[in-house]
Amino acid sequence: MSRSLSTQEKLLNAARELFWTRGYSHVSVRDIAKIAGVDVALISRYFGSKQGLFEATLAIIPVWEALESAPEDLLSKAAASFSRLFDPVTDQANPFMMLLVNGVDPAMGDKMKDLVQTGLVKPLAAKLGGKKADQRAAMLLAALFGFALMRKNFQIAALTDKSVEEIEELVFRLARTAISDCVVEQNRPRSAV
Amino acid sequence: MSRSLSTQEKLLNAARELFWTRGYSHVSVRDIAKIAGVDVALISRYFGSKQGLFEATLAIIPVWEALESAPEDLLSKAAASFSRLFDPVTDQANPFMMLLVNGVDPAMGDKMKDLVQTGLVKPLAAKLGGKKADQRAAMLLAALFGFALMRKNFQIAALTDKSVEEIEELVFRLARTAISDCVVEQNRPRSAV
DNA sequence: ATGTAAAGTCAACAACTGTTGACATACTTT
DNA sequence: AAAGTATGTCAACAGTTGTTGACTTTACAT
Repeated sequence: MSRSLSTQEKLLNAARELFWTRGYSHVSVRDIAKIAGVDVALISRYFGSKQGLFEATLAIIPVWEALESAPEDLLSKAAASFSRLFDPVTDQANPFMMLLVNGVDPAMGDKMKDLVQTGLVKPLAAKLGGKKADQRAAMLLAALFGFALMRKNFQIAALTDKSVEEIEELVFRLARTAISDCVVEQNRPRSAV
Repeated sequence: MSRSLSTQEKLLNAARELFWTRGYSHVSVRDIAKIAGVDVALISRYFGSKQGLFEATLAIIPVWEALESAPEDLLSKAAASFSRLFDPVTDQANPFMMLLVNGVDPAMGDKMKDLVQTGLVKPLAAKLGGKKADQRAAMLLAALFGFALMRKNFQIAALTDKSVEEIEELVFRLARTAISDCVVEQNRPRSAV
């Protein structure tokens, strides 16, 4: 048997669940306290402020497994995780969801930007290597985030009624283009389809 | 000389500017009234409620020019508009920005989903035609929105320090893949790069 | 000019926000 | 056992939110 959770742990769990799925501004400290089954005042006591509690949840962001895989498996892993993490109906608190729902919040200032830049773009670019690594990494993340937005948030039927395998394949293909086909030569003639 | 704007017009303009760039929940009725140079109470009088004012701004969404172009120009137009609409520093109130900043707001309910589905995915799929048109349209929009998110919101340097032409080309290539390379065949061997 | 309706002003409301301090309880250390 | 510290409880605070009603001012029709 594991010992019962401490108040700090209860608050951190509840905060992560709510902050990472609804977004910072759309969650009140009383919401968190209610979920945690704890008095509101204890948030200020243990974490200083609502902002402090939020930042405490950021301190325990797990590393993205795709970033630790071999370079040749990177795309597969990325596609796999995004197909599963952004289930259309389930509310899963994960780092990408957190970035998505807090990315537009003015209260976050540059926090989310920094997280994406130093936690995703930079290590991804390092893993990719080659020319314009930063740019290719950014485009890869754009593809992934865009997909997540359309599937999870806008719940577009064409993306929600597919099997996990199909979704995985779709994301994989888009992502592959994002990191390979992005070197720009000017004035190339274009074919639309 | 054009006559001075009516109070309703002032409110609508201010509301669109704020709602479409900051997001519904992050704008107060007093913010809007201040920008419009008008008393707060007039919002309730003329539009019923804050929600009513927001929905009034939605009633005047302009059609996306790319949707009215010839099918072979669709990608160019889409890439061009997204490269210019999502300037990293300028705050431009446009329908896509509106969808981006309000998409994660719980107060919006299914409103944004419906707008994306009926205003973008459906007409885009009709214009694209062919197999799995809905799915390809959705993936195209995913690519575009994802790019917008990375460039405008997260302000990733690799995407903000490029010229408009370069950005346009990047978006074009990603978008082209989204609508062409998305037909899934199972069990295809994968190469990462 | 007078009466009527529209337009605008102002103060207040109830609900909710994050935060604080006073108090009570429980646990640990001497 | 006593003292001290950590932990939890409760009520209240000041600020902001959307909204309302009473009031004054302006514009227009008769």
